[in-house]
Order: sequence, then structure tokens, then C-alpha cells
Amino acid sequence: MSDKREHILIEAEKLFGERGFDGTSVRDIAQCAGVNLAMISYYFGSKEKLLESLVVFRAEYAYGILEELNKDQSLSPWDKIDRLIDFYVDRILNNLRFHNIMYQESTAVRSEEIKEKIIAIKMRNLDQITKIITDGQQKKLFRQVDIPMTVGTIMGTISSYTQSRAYSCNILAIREDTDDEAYRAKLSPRLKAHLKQVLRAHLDIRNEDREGKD
Amino acid sequence: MSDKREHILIEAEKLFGERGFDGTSVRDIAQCAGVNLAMISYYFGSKEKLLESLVVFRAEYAYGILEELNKDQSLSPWDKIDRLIDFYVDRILNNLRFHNIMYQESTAVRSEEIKEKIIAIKMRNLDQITKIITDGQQKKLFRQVDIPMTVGTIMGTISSYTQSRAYSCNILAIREDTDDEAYRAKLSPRLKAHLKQVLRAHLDIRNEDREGKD
DNA sequence: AATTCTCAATTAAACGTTTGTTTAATTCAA
DNA sequence: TTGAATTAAACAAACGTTTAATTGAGAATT
Repeated sequence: MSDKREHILIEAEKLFGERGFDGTSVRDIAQCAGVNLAMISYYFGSKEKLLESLVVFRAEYAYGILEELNKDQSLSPWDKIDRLIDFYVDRILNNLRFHNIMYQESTAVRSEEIKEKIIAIKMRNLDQITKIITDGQQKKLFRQVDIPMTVGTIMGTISSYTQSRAYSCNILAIREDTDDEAYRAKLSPRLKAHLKQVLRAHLDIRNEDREGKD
Repeated sequence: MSDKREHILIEAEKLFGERGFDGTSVRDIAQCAGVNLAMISYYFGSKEKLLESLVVFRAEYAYGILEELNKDQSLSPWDKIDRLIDFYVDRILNNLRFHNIMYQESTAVRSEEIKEKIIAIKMRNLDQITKIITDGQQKKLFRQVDIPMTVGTIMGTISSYTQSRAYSCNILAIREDTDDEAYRAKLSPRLKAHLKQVLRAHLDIRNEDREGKD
């Protein structure tokens, strides 16, 4: 992929993440990327095709990481869960803008083609995580859980703090105009600690549902 | 509020939820509500003011429920958590469209005024849930947890299955064109069961973090 | 009781922008 | 000299909003 194409994609990603797909005009993208308006159609064909290119461009990476994590025999299932959380929190917080587009595919995107691509990516990633959890169950470390829902809990918890920055800043007790890096530095460890605590309790076979709750 | 005003709000809610705020034109709303285009400006002033009216219209209800749940002395903290989950799953699944707008306030809404209103509502609801959890902690039933993050887990888990219907249908193994009621009937009990299992393990004081994980 | 008056409700049409995309001309390195 | 890269300009369509005219039911006046 040419440098210029990639540069346009990255600038578009920023804008889509900040203002949404509909809220971003092709003129905005062209201006931020420092290219002529017509170059977007020239390179990508259309605004929707640009989004499709962006999805493909970003999606390849994640799957490779998950696959590698899965294969690593030196890590226990518990280690893998921790790494999984670290990976997703870091990845989402570092690609905030892109994640917001991928995550809420239903409202932002009208193209069936892109929707199907996004779902395929999500299902593929779910497969990898399923392998990690079933492995932990076979080793009698994890109990029975609803795996897709558990993945939803991980992704959803992170997303609930990336989809509305203003609320997030309120919770973290920081100014809303805090720069991205400082924002991540505050949010990341807290999200990781919370998610690990939740999943440790949720997955641990010793926490099987008790009869009486109190 | 006049019948016609309310009728326009409800139709707008459907469209915003399906197509997003930017993806819905005032002409769409007028047509679906069966009123003249100019009536939207006449009643609400502008498209953004319409959204603001919608937020106010829908937000009052939730707070009342949470307040009442909190005051109920006959319920144990565990019961209240269960009721909380039931309430939120039902509420969000029954107002899918509206929830998606509220939830992703950052991208869809440009008006600072509306953003502030939404955040105020979220913070107010967080206060009520905080009271429920701290009460459980004082009664030595719940352990120490990150309360705002825990609320994020509840809302995020639900949202991850409401923001992208196509993915959700894939997980539930149902056709994507399944009608709303059948969709809810499948999703609702599964979400509730999962969230209750997660929160039971997460909050239970007997599941205090152990030294070794395995 | 019949008429006029009043004003909110409703309408079709037009407003000026902004949108995504295309055209046709130009640049420029190979 | 060739052809891809780049440009400014123009395109039609859709957008949110406003205008000015019309309707129609209830209050006031005769």
C-alpha cells in the first residue's frame, strides 16, 4: 500500500472516530490528509470503499496476535486471560477512533459488504478466545460460562469507557481536554485491574455458583 | 406534552436508533410520523433540539425506578443487584434505538448542551447504583470493587449485544431478520443469566482475591 | 343565532449550504 | 512522449431551515 493511501486512511480513521462516519465529509478527510478532494475517489473509489479499506487495513493485525497467544504453550490459561485483557485494553485505547467505528457497526455503516466483513472478523476473533477458555475448562481451572457473553463483557466494559469520553473523564476525575496520552495513562491500568478482577472471579472453578447467595 | 409532539419523538427515536442521528433526515422523521416537514421546526425548533427533547422525555423514567429500588427495605443487596440487571436488560432491549443514541453520545451528538445533559443523567444513575453496592459492602456481603467500572461492565455487556444486531444474531444462532420480539425473547434471558453469574462472582465477599490463581 | 375575528396548526414551496462524485485540464517524473 | 498523479471547477442531489399562504375550530361581536 502506498504511503499516501495509508496516510489518508489514518487521517480518515481519526475523523471517523471523532465525528462518526456520517459526520465526516470527504472534504474534511482531504484537508486533514493534505490531499486534493478528488484523490479520495481516485484512490478508494468512494467514501464507503475507503471505510472498507480501513477495516481491512486494521483487522489483520489483531487476529495474528490472538493466534500467537493461543499457540503459546508456556503460558497458563490464567496468564492468557491476563494477556488477552492487556492486549485488548491497549489496542482499543490506542485505536480508540477506529474501534468506535468497528464496534457500532450497525448504526454507522449502511453497506452490507462492510457489515459482513466486520462480523466475519469478530467471529474469527471470538473463535480464538473460545479456544483459550475451553482449554482452561479442560484443565479444570475455569468453570462453565457463557463464552460469547463473556467476550461481550470484556469488549463492552472497555467500550463503555471509550464511546463517551466526557463521561469517562468525569469518572476518572480529570479535565475533559486532557491529552490522549495522559487520558490513556489514567484509564488503562484501572480498566485492566477491574477486568482482571472480574474475570478471575467469573472464571475460577472454585467460585462455582453457591446455593444460597448470602 | 401534546399527542402529536410525543408521536414525532417516538418515530424519531426509531429512526435515530436504526440509522443514527446524522443518518436520519428531518424529512424521514416527518414522513414516518405522518406530519409536514415544517412541523418539526415548528414543534422543536431544530433537529438537535428534537434530540434534546427526546433525551429529556426518556430519561426521567429510569431515575425514578432506581430511586425506588434503592429505598426498598424489604430487598437484600443481592436482590437489588438482580433487580438492577433485570431492569437494565429489559429497559435497554425495549428501547434499543434510544439507548444506542444515549450510549454513544460522543460521536453522534455535536451539541455541548445535549452532551452535558446526558452525562448528568448518567452520573445521577451511577449515584443510585453506588448506594446499592456500598450498602452491600457495609452489610459484609460484597467485597471491595471499582464501582464505576462495575457499572461499565453491566452497561457495556448489554450494549455490546445491542449495538450490532447482525453480530448478535450470529451468536444467538437466529436469522438476522427475526422480529424484535423474538429477538428479545432469545437475548434477554441469556444476558440476564450471564450478568447475574458475573456479578455474583464479582461482588461476593467470599471470592476475595486469592494469592495463587491456580 | 349568525357573523366576524383571531390565532394556532398546517401546508407547499423555496432558501442557501453542504454533500459525494465526476469532469476535464494540468503537472511531472520516467 | 507516455501515462499516472494531481488539480480546480462543476455536478446533481440531499440536507436543515424558513417563508408566506392557507386552513379551521373556537371566542367575540353583532
